[in-house]
Amino acid sequence: MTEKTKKIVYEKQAEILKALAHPVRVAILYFLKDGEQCVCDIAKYVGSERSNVSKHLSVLVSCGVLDFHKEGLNVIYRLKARCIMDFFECITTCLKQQANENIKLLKAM
Amino acid sequence: MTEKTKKIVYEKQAEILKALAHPVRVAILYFLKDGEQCVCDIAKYVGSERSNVSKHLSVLVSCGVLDFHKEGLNVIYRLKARCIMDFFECITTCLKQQANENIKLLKAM
DNA sequence: TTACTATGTGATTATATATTCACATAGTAA
DNA sequence: TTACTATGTGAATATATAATCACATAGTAA
Repeated sequence: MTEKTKKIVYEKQAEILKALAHPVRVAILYFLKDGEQCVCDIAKYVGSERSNVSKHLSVLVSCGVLDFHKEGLNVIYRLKARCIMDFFECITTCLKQQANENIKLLKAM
Repeated sequence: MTEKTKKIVYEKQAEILKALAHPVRVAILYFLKDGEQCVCDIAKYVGSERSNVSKHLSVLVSCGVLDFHKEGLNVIYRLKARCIMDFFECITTCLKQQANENIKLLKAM
């Protein structure tokens, strides 16, 4: 890979990460992991304003991790890139490791 | 998990994602994947100002994915949470899938 | 000591992101 | 048609993040 190609790859990856990097969007992904849902139920689940949730959803759609279809009045969103959920497991592992280190530190005090 | 706990977990996860979500920081992680490095070499690799790189490094340290030690004048940074690199593989998969879809679309036009 | 090097940091500015509200649209149902 | 519901969007604002520069610190070496 040339330097230029590498740079583009890093940018693309950062873009996807940025699209995931918001508590509301993380919540949306966890909610959709168990099946598709309409905006109104998503908004209830994440406990945020509906129009705000709409915007978060469009961020996730445009980075390609969600897609949607319409059913009457409702718009149904679905997790498209299921592999995304693998990284949440990975982050959870990291968080647990960090927590364990903190416990060790506390005990050593 | 209570609603409140869930909310905290989503926030923690978003925090780590946010810490990773910058092209310079992605580049740093890829560079450190093959071994620890001093700030000056990291700055050369990512092609960004040294003081700026310092700040990006501190973001990665405070979210727990890097650590560092001093050797004389140099400060050596090291990838601590190796599992982080797994998600880059995962994102790469997503990006490839997206690229393939685009190719299909183009062919179908 | 002085001069040099690698690094970190604070202040400023620039840029990007998130939130809210009011409104537009589009399907439904009477 | 009218009224209703679910959703998206633009403008305004608030907030967070990044980049740059000048300077501080701390180790090294003469």
